[in-house]
Amino acid sequence: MDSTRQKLLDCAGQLFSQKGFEATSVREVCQVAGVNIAAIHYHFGDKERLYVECVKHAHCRHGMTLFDWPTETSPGEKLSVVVTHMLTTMLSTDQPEWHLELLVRELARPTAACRVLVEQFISPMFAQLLAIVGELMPVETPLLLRQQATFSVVAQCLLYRYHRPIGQLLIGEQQFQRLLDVDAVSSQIISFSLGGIQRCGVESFAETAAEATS
Amino acid sequence: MDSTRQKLLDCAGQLFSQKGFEATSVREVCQVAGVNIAAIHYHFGDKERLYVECVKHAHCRHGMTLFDWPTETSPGEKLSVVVTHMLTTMLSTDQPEWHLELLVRELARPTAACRVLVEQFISPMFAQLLAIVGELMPVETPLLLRQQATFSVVAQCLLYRYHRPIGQLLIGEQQFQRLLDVDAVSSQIISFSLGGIQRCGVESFAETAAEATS
DNA sequence: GTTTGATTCAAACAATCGTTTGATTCAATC
DNA sequence: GATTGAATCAAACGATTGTTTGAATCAAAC
Repeated sequence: MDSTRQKLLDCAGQLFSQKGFEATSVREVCQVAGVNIAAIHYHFGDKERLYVECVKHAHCRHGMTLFDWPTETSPGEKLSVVVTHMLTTMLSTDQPEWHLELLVRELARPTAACRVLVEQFISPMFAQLLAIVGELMPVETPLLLRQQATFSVVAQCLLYRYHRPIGQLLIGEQQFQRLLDVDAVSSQIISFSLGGIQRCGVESFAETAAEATS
Repeated sequence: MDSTRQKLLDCAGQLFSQKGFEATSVREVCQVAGVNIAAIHYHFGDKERLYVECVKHAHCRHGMTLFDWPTETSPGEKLSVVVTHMLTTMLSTDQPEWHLELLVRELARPTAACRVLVEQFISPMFAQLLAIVGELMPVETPLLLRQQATFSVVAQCLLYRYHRPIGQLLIGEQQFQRLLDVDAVSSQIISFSLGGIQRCGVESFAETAAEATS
């Protein structure tokens, strides 16, 4: 039974997500986990490799869902489902919350664990969303514009996870609490994104048309 | 001449912005600044108060511009100017870059210095943008919807500062480099935002109209 | 029962951390 | 020139850091 290793991953992940890598001491981790200090060296080698394993362990639980759409699903519906799903994840207060919190921390200040995280966690989600956004724009829209529009959609979802404390200070705790309702905020983001994507697509089309006739 | 204090603020701010509070040692700060270790205790008391002073010192240089619009300036023009100004700040690679980087770090993981930072740095900018967004929506649009739309605009600007390394890994360094052009990315964000704001306003209007007639 | 290899343990490792001390330097004031 | 107080200095403070050691413990295989 490898319960020592598991206990270390759980406790270390939680502490890393709360205090960050530097501010977390291996002694505290082992004390909370109820294991000997040397267990980290034995099971993981050193503190940094323990951290990387925590990130991997956390991202496994939060693998982005890749949807399998029924035929005839409109791009608008797809966007709606994906955005709602992202926001549900972002605003989730379920336990254990530290999984996502650790990923967010890692993505904000990337360390060695970032590359594998992007490849396995972010990239599939981005590709899925890029395809949907592409369906909502004219077919000849340049790749760069589709990527930009996709970033604009993702950015809105990330804001409520990254800048929660700022938002509270900005518009008041009571008002901000109303923004943490998934349905309300997702419907707003979907409307905003649909309008934005459409506008960008139209202007892109106008530009290419103007270039063609000039 | 209080140059020791100034050298400490500059060097400490730069190191704090690069490595964070925990990972920066006072010995390294003093070595880079070329001053004695005890100077920190003498001039600031301890490491934490040095950090807070660095944040204050950084935010003074980056006070958000509050524009004084000529009469007859259209809301669209205002939005365009403000977004471009925000992106110019966010994407700036000028020296000393550490001022903004330190603020960004503080806003991502708020410490004691956060509250004053929001009040003096973020709040005026948000209020300015909220007013402009309000002009672009029907007058009876609820405050919450206007705040949400404002968040959506800000979110797009913040993405390119916060998630630069992620973006590079996502779409490739070469492609991402094209996204760091202020003109290109700001025109896209402006289009996206105008489309999004309009759509949100229309739907809000439709809802209130439906409620009124039901 | 002995052996083997994996695991856990208390203890100490050397290094670095933030902080403090007390003497020293220096320019300004009387 | 003596005095004063601010500023700087080398040196050491105690505490904590991540890491390592070598013996002790344990269950399974022979």
